[in-house]
Amino acid sequence: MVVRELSDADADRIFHALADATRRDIIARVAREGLSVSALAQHYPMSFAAVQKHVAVLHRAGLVHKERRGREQVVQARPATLRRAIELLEAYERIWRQRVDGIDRLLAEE
Amino acid sequence: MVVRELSDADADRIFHALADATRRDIIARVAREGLSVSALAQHYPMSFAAVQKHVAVLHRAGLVHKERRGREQVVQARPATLRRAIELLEAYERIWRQRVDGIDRLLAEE
DNA sequence: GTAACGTACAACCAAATGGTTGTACGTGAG
DNA sequence: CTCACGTACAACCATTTGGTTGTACGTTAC
Repeated sequence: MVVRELSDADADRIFHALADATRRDIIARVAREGLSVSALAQHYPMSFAAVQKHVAVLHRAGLVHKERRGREQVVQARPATLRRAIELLEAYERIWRQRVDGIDRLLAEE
Repeated sequence: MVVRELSDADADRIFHALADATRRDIIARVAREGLSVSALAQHYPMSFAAVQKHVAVLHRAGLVHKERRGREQVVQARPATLRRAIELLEAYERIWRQRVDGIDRLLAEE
């Protein structure tokens, strides 16, 4: 995923990727250090293929990056995408804050 | 949803709720001002029942709050929940930053 | 060279999702 | 009072999701 402006589809993919505890845990693990898919798989009570699918979801969302190293595929975090998601949520928060500020200003003017 | 500490299930619900463009748009609209479900429904190319379901998803996630007013049900934003989601993502970001800081410090010590 | 390892991917399945229509019910306007 | 409005919810359907197993293939260790 190219990370310029967040399209609706991009946001869909990012939030959907975050909406699963296993995937959030994968993000936390690879944020510390890059890990191979099989190394990741050892931590979860599911098949290798299932973990591989979770990584694929994170990859499609642009939250991780895969880099071949020998016969392993090292999964690494892409914090820039996470930042985009945070900024999007903060934009919604700002809309709400504007409204409250508007009310406050209105009250102050009385 | 009570907003103390965010359980995995809470985070699942919140991010799942955010993973849909219609629901994100509903959040933006009700952030400006409370709106009845039918008022919301007019803006989307789908049935009233479909919009009602989207609102229910947002409600279960704690992102909106419903308040009966006469025969209408006014949907309002609950920014505190949004804030929790942002903080959760920032926690992941911090983990990554720690690692980078660690590397920086290591390089600086050489 | 060969066997084991790490990965990729297809096929399959149950459950959840996102939409529909139809029915029922309380409330407020006229 | 009555009827239209706003809501709630069940039943249904197609698609997606999250898991499984099985097969195939490149790479590395020995």
